Amino acid sequence: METRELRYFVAVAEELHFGRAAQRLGIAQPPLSRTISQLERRLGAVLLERTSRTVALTEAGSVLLREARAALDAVEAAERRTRRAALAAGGQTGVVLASKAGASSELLAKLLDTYAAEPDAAPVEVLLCGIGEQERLLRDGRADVALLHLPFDATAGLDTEELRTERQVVILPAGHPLAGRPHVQMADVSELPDLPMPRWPGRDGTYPDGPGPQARDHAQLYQLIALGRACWIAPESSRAQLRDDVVAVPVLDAPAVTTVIAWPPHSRSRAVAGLVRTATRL
Amino acid sequence: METRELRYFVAVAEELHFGRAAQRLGIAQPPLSRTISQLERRLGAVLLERTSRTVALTEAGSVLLREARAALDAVEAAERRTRRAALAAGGQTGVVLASKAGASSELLAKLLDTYAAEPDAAPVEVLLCGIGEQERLLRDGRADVALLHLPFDATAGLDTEELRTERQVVILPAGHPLAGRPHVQMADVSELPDLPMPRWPGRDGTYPDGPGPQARDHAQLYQLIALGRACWIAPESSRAQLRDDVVAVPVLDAPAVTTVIAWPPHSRSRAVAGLVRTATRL
DNA sequence: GGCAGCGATACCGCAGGGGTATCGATCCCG
DNA sequence: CGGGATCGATACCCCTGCGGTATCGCTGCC
Repeated sequence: METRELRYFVAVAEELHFGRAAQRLGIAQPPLSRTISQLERRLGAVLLERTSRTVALTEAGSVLLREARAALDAVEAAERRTRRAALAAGGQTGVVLASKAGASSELLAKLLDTYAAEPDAAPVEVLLCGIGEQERLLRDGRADVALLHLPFDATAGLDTEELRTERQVVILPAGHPLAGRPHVQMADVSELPDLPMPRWPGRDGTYPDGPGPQARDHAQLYQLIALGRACWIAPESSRAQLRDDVVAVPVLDAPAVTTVIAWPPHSRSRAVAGLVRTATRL
Repeated sequence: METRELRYFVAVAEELHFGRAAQRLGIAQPPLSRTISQLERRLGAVLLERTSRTVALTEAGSVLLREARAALDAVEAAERRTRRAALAAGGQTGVVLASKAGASSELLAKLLDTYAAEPDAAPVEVLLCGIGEQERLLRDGRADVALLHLPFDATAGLDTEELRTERQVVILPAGHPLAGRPHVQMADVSELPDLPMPRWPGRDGTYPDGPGPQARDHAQLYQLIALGRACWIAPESSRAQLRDDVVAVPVLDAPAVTTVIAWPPHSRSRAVAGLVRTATRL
């Protein structure tokens, strides 16, 4: 299979519409139809169930969609990492570290400071990203190493080292009745219909259904909380960045959050190894 | 980048010889030269340093070699898994389990028996393979799940669950002076110039240098030991399969061996999940 | 200095990828 | 119930680009 075929198939499988997929790929619709048919014939598998009005994935098609995305990520990573290795031209190459914007910021700061003080430290570029994006960035080569937070982020297929485990707090508007309590339980929080959790956009940029206001970043989130429109559960360390108009109260039975440093499994970079070593020794 | 280009590059990078690489690929040498040049131009990177007498990998080239192998494995896995999903045709698909030949055999037997007794058990095909092959089998889709042995096998990029940890024993000819001891230390074993460890062929089929006879499988290994030409360190459980003419003696300070069950990180198969669940409950 | 080995270049033929035009089926709407 | 709109498949054509052969240029070696 050629990556061209995989790209074409992924486009169709995502759009479920040959015309739109062709447009997205910048080609006409007939060659796309033909390529998919060839792919199906070569694999001996029907990938798409199509009538003249609708296109649907078969079982085999959804397997290929998942696998093709992984394979295309790997090819993209190969290209990106080779380009960067060439730029580095034998010398010390920089490292791209991905981290969720607004999370673990003092840990991140300490890590960067401590690592920079190492004798053979490489330059580190920090890539702040959205929730759940880190895995993708590592897999397609845009990042070399990332800070993840269990149990929220998936670490499947990555090598990791645990850095820190911390409790969680609920972040409430300053004047809220619960705000004065020394601690609360999950049940207390989930029984607050006036303070639902905000909804975050997924990878495709759309918001999930449900109650709760939409939020796109941490500034919006805290503003919503300060306005008494939402609450939020966050790791204890985020207390350091809180505004005066919101309050953090420990949630005793919320799952603990573990910050881990993760990197792609076949990474052979000395700089990544150094960064990981520094992080585990913090 | 197309997989054709990656395949061509890997061939040249492995052979370090355009003529042989072309032969291996079943094409003539000129198109191969051209394709590599195009790839280099497109990546903006010199991948191979070539004189008219010698070809060598550059820094960027060795990065691409590693990444390209991973990407090609992913593409191959996509193809294989799609084919198998199509054959399964919506029904329950079988599972391919890879295990080192001769290792953990009673554990494997118990796992297969117990899993087969589960209500929704899928057929399990056992793929016995050589040392260190399991990771490759999982990555390129020839196997769905594998039994690995730490610290010998690499689990990078795989999801794993620990099953069992056991001590190691040294396997000696029955009449050997150490054979009567209740236990030994590593130092005792390594000071036996008359009983070196056999050498195993690597992935490329060649034997590493060093003392010790060459062995290709367990039958040869045990025969060499029985003949008084070698000794071997193995997990305690391999005692169950020993011949009468060899003896196992615990090695107190040898590293413990952990048997783990491993599967590719994005595996969504119910059968693999069931097999893992069964294994952890044994 | 002649020769052998190897990668690069020049040139050619054709498979196949991409384009336009059009068909056939299906759904929608009046 | 018929006409139009929509969408994927098919027919056909063009031209890119892949693979082949022939040959060159360089290098190390006897």
